[in-house]
Amino acid sequence: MAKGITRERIVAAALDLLNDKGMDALTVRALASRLGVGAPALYWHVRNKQELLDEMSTFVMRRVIQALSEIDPGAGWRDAMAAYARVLRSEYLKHRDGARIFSGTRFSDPSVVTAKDPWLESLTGAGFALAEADDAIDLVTAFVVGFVIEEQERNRPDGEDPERYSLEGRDAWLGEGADLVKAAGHLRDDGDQRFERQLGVVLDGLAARLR
Amino acid sequence: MAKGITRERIVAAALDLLNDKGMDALTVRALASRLGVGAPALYWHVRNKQELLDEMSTFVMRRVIQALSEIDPGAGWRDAMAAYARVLRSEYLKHRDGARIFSGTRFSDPSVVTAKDPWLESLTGAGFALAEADDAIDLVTAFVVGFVIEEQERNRPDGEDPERYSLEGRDAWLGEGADLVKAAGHLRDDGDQRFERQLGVVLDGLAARLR
DNA sequence: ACGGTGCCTGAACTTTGTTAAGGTGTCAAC
DNA sequence: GTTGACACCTTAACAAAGTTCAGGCACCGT
Repeated sequence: MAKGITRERIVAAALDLLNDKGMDALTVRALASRLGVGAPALYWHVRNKQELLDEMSTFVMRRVIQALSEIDPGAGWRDAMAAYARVLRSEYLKHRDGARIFSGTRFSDPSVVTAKDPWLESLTGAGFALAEADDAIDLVTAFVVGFVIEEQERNRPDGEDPERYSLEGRDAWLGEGADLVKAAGHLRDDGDQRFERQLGVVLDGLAARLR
Repeated sequence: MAKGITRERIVAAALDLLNDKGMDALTVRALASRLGVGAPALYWHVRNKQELLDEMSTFVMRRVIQALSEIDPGAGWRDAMAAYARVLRSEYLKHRDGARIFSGTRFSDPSVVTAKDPWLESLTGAGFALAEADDAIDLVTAFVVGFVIEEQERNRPDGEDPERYSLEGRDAWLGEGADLVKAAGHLRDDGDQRFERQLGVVLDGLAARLR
């Protein structure tokens, strides 16, 4: 492992480690060893572990807003919001437990917040009041966060009861009754499709605010 | 502290401790001391800390479904879903970081899942297809989870930069430009009102699926 | 009186985040 | 060319966390 530790390399390695082994294995020692240094070496570049986690969050969010700035052009507000939702989901999905870990964290970088500005402009330009536009962004964000948290929880590799997530096993586990729950479980399709459908519902609700 | 530890008393004390001191202070030793016993005593009633956390989750979710069963009667689907959303949010809000901690967790109790059944029945009765009804419940759940995660994050008492959440401090922190972001920040009102408004948008989106 | 079982204590082990103190290199100044 | 000074890393160590192990006290039926 090439020496020469830097703040960015630490963050990148931390995200790698998170994906490989999960949140519990993201320990200071393991991270340092992956970088070829001793554990205390990290404390030269980072105040403490919390600051590391914050830095990881802002790194992920920076990638989100960069991906957004590449799509932004004044497409209709609906396409723009859909693109925002898809980007946010896909960035969360890139890291294990990404939504739970990276959502709702405090950012150390104001640019992550000011990036909302062009979106507010686009929405108000489309006819939304400023407060409505603010609500719209928050609502779509909340939906994505909640959706992906559920999604990533279901796909966790360590589950002790994998058969509870197979259809037959689940039906048995549920016991008697609850026929509609079971039937709905059998109808359940791909995560991408469910996301698109539910996103469509949200956007329809927003569209209803325009008249 | 009266002796006589039981699984339920442990869970209740753990939830109390979580509210008092936060997640980081929810340590096995502190919990045991609050119950008037030594730390290893807990391991007689609970396999490990993870099982404790799971038990806390199912306890909270059981309270949710009990609160729901008291409201359930066949009011219109829209009122029913709104009531569901409000109950879920209020139960999450009862515990510090409740949404992040208790959302998307695996349940050890099938009744938490089968409780969806009457809701699916109500929705399909109102004209939704079964898959749409399933989507509707998931969507509302995802929205509440995402909303409350943001809400509780903002209200955290330990923030190092409290001025960033006061209006003037925030404006300064944001720097130049981003006028719409700042203006929207000044318009921002009470959490309850924002919740009701955004919930209304979601329900409007669902209503659009009926025609 | 006596063994057994349920519930708890005391001491100890391991792993975690974190700090203290001290090395090694490089580079500028005298 | 020696001397600092600074940047960056090491080794040793500590405190607190989860967890385990062996034993002890009390009650219960025989």
